[in-house]
Amino acid sequence: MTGHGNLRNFQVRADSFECSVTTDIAVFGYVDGKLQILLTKRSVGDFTNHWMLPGGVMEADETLEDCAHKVLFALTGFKDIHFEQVRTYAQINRHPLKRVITISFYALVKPENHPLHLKGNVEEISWFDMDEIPKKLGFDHAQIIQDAHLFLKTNLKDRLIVGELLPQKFTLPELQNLYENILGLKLDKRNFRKRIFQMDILENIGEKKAGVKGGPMLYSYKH
Amino acid sequence: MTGHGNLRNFQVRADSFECSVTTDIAVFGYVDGKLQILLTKRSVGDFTNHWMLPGGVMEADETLEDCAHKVLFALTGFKDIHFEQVRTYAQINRHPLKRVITISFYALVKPENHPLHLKGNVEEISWFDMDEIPKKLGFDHAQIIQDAHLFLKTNLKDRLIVGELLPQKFTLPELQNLYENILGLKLDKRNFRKRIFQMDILENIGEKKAGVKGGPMLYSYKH
DNA sequence: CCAAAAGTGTTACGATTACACCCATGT
DNA sequence: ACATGGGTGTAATCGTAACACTTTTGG
Repeated sequence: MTGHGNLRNFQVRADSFECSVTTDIAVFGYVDGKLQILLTKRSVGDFTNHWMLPGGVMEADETLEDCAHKVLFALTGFKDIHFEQVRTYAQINRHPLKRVITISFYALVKPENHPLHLKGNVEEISWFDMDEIPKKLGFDHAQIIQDAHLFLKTNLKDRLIVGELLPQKFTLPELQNLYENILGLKLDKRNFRKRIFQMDILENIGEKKAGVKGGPMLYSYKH
Repeated sequence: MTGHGNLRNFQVRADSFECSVTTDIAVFGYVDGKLQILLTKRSVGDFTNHWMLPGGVMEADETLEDCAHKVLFALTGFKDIHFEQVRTYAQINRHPLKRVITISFYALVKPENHPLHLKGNVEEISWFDMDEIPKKLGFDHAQIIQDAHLFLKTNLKDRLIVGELLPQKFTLPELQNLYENILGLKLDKRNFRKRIFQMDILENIGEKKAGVKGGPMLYSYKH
């Protein structure tokens, strides 16, 4: 039991099997009262005719989070985005070129903070309403999006992770509409406000938003 | 923007960086009314003087789940265990030999179904009470255990994922004790029974367990 | 027969839901 | 002025938590 002859012992060795690692990022946005997801088409590589999530390979000196930041910046110019790890995908033939495992992340951004322009090998980039996602995506990205959206909905129940989806000053109807979009259902106005106020995370700015009937109050996050 | 000169485009290429992938499995057991975790010491490799989770490298033709099954069987003899993916760890220097990323899983087993014997390069193997885990574990396994335990507790709230931690026929006090151990708190007897009966997953065997005061009824899972 | 554990219902409380009217603003 | 959307409170319901005594069995 000790030593040689025992080549297959599952320990990591210098010559252990290796494969490439990528991160894919499901960036959710919120525009015109609709939850959206950011997709790209690439000019090179696999699935060139398919919309897909931004993603790319991890290098030797990067953590997964580093990689996600790097990739997202390179493909979209987005910076300083908060990510959360969702799940790891490792089906054997999920990538046509070679064995690749992918760790998915999700992020929430406000699209108007991040104008889209073509960078790197991105040929097209666009926001898609969640109910208008193209049928055929590259790789297993349809699955990854579905998992990330479920993760997002689950997390929204107790925490408030609205990232930067709203302007610094926003109204309660705007916030409620965002919740309704992420969760995919209608909420009662009064009950929603009760829940939010209980959390004690909003600050009443003391101003009213102009240009909107009813004169809604503006709020911001505390501190 | 098209073509060469653009070597760093984050697409997967034949020569993309690669690293080894391992799975680590947090196997929880339940014995003598205590929640436990299975740890091993290895005779070869890194951290040979440290207790650690069973784990090992993924090969080219294996999914993560395949790998977890293979590794657990090789190191412990456990077969046909149900796993759930928990999280992926990819800190750069988490493995002393080389860059390794690890996907963790958890499983629940009944230790008496799985007698421990030394297999593979396992030098020692033992169950540890959750509050008696050695301080210094190999790699980042303390973190992995903590995350897996939290995951387990969270999942227990709505679902019933007791795996095979109890005998086929068990009493409600036994089930309650298991819950209390996983969650780390005391539960009210009557409220617990209400919740369990509402789930409608237990079948009253119609026998009483002998050798126990009070003559508790035996139950099994439906179908 | 005594000690120890099993079994069993009801009440109180808090959280969630349902629901309707008046007020402020833009046009 | 009027149409549109914003703002507000209360009652009913449901789920959860608190609680004590009787029954069964082993020793």
